[in-house]
Amino acid sequence: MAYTSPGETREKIYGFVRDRILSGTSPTTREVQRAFGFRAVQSARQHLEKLVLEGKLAKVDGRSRGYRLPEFGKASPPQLVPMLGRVQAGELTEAMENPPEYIMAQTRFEDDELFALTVEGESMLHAGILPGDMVIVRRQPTASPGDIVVALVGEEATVKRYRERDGRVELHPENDAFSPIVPREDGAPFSLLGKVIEVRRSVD
Amino acid sequence: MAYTSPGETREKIYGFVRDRILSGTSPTTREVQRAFGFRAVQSARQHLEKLVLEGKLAKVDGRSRGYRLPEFGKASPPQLVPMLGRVQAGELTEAMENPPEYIMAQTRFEDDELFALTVEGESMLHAGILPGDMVIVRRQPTASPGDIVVALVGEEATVKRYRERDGRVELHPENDAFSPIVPREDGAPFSLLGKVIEVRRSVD
DNA sequence: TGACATAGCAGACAAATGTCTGTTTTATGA
DNA sequence: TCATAAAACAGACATTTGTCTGCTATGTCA
Repeated sequence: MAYTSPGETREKIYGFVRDRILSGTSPTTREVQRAFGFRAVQSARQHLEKLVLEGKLAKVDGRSRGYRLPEFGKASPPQLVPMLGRVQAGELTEAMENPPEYIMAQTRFEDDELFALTVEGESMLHAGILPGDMVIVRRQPTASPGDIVVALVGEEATVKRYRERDGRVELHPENDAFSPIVPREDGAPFSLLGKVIEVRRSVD
Repeated sequence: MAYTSPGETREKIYGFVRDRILSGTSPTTREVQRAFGFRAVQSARQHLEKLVLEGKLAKVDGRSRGYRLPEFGKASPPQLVPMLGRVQAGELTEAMENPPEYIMAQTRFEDDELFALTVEGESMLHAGILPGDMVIVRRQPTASPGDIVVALVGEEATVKRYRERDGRVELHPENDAFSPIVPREDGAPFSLLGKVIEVRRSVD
């Protein structure tokens, strides 16, 4: 390969490796060699190692395809969250076993604690949750006042804000056109499925 | 390793490989072997190859770490979107080159068309976009009426709904406490950065 | 021009990794 | 209980890949 001015080839190599990592597979030393037409492996390796020294790449020594993007050390790893269509009594666990689809998320919770579902109705409009929005939920049997939760009231899952009043649970909509639900009083079977930890909306 | 009923270990191996791929690196045959305590490489390899036959995994023959997730052929593959802090005039392209952080998304657009930023202010409250929300934006120089866009007005990036009136561009807030921006009239330098394609909110 | 740092080359070795053939053990169902 | 398929093991070989030592070529700058 022709000799280039200092740092020039290195920049290109960095771009190449970065793109390869982003598209799913870190390249091997020899893949870099071939991509740039080097006649010696060491030429590629030299650049790669210097990129590591510069902090622009990270590396797992000895392992194949060991070059990484250093930013990923800090960020939380991606998780697959099962997306459930409708949620009905008792179905939750089994529905999570064989979900039709997954979405990708990054949270600080365990994989198996999470599920996602689509919001129906406008009862949480003023909390910025619109019909069609997707909510990512962490399964938990209790909640703190102020949390937005998913609860099973009767046969249907519903998204509401969790409150307590005189020791009783209340599920508040955030839309004046709707009324709070007071489970015990209403006599409807009630169970808390979990707490909403993320809201997503596609607008394209 | 103890013998398990047919398909049982295979399921676990599938989960393991899937998680590894999603977190950035496809495992080697021997990494699977060690992870499951197999005393022979072939035990792991056997399962992996069958997963390929079943269509649950894809594979690049001969290459190291060659196992892939086939679903991503149909569904949109995960993308890394650079998250920009503040956006100012001219900085967009260079800011995308060296972003401090990435988030993962699945869209139908190209990687390099996308960026993400955090919303400040309450001007889009009634569109369900709250302060602190993250918006994923597709870079594009034009928009259609009704689109939610990110535009550079003066020195600051702002999220508004795009309208046209008498051939003039108008940027409408969705909050009665704010007034529309009419770029030409206001005399402020104006440029359209792109269109909001997704809104995300963390509430944990 | 000449010293120096960087770029690039040659060739090799060792470890990691993909792959293969054949055998043994266990679960499953007729 | 017996046949069959699946699971697991043993041991090996070939290729890929990471790594190393020593060398040559070129750009940069005083």
